[in-house]
Amino acid sequence: MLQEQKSEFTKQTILNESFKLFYKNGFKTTSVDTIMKTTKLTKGAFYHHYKNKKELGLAVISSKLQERVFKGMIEPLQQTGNVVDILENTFSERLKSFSLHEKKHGCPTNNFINEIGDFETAYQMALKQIIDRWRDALIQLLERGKAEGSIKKTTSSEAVAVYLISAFEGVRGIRKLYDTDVILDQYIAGLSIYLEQIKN
Amino acid sequence: MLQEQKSEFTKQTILNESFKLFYKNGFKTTSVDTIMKTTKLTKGAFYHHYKNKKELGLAVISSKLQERVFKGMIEPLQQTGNVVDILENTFSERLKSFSLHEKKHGCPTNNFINEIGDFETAYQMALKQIIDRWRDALIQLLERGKAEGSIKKTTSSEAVAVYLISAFEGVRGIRKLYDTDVILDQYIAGLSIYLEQIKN
DNA sequence: TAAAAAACATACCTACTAGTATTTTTTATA
DNA sequence: TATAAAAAATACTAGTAGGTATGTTTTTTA
Repeated sequence: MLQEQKSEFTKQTILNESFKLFYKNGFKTTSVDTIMKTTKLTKGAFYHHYKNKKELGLAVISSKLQERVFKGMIEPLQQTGNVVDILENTFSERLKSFSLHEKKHGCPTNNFINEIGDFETAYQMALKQIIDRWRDALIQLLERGKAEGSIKKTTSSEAVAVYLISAFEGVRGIRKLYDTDVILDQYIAGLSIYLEQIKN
Repeated sequence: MLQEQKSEFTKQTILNESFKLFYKNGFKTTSVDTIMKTTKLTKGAFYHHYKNKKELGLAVISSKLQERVFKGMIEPLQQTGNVVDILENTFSERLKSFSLHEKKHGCPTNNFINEIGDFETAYQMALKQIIDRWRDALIQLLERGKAEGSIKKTTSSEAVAVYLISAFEGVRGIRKLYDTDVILDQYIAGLSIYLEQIKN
């Protein structure tokens, strides 16, 4: 294989395995040794491609997490159609689509936020960018709804966006404590009540 | 000092210092050594009073965290008065009352949930109890509101309770990423919109 | 095809981890 | 006040952490 391709492949392998392990066991509590054991490479390879564990953490946030939130929660907002339907579908369908693994371990982005969002500025900023983009996409959609007349003009798009994101991330944490989906169903019912209020 | 009092005092000291350190730096990443350094006692004292770190973790959850949620979020629900006002006050006043430290580090219970809620059954059950009690208290209040006519009889109390808790815990995590309270203000505005919908 | 450079492997270092074994000190009781 | 028991201190273990120094292999390029 070409050197450049090989190098890129290794870097991506480390990134992908890191993401999985961080998701399953936490960032701080996953060691570089553990990561490299799963990639079947050695520490030498790791420190050749990444300066240190912090750099890897930032890479996971700004590529893997960013992409996950974008594909799962932002892109679906950009469809055409009734704004309230899009909101209801995006939030509830996403929840329903999760695997057992994803239900058990919560939202990887939210896990990072809660684990290291108060730890170092670099992590904080990288994570903030994800939430800001998500919030902005929601605001944009809500504004479209207002313009089209499907959303009450008096509602604050910022407030609704923040409340929607908060509740979604919150329930993904709380679901960790339960073995059933009852809590998710109640969340979805609670979401409907909310959307009813902003509907025109 | 009496032996019994002294023993109890030491045990409580370890518990209190642990709570503070777990809150600030996380459970898994706070070592027994670090805890005992702040108490100015030694490892011998720790392992005399606690079987292991897991037992300490469970003690922190079922006493310190339980108590915190009870005093801050459950007790205020049990006042007399208009149900919607009580809900709005409890959630928004609590947020406004937080110190900078509490804003920076989020909700200690939610931090535990996200860090070890998917880790071991023992932790899971202890944390679940806190959330269940909180949810039950909210449901009870909402049912009172229905009986009194201040809350729409058609709304699902379970759904509203879960959504309110989720959003509150969610925003406490997200606030970690910001240096200002804007996100909290938007949450409060978002909460108002929600309560408007369940009002009769 | 030889030398340079990139990719990766091996061995190691220091600091820290939960937990244990043993000893000393303090308090209670007969 | 001697003895037992509880509380706490000291010293240690085996394992893990992030990171480095250096060696070997593979690929590129002149």
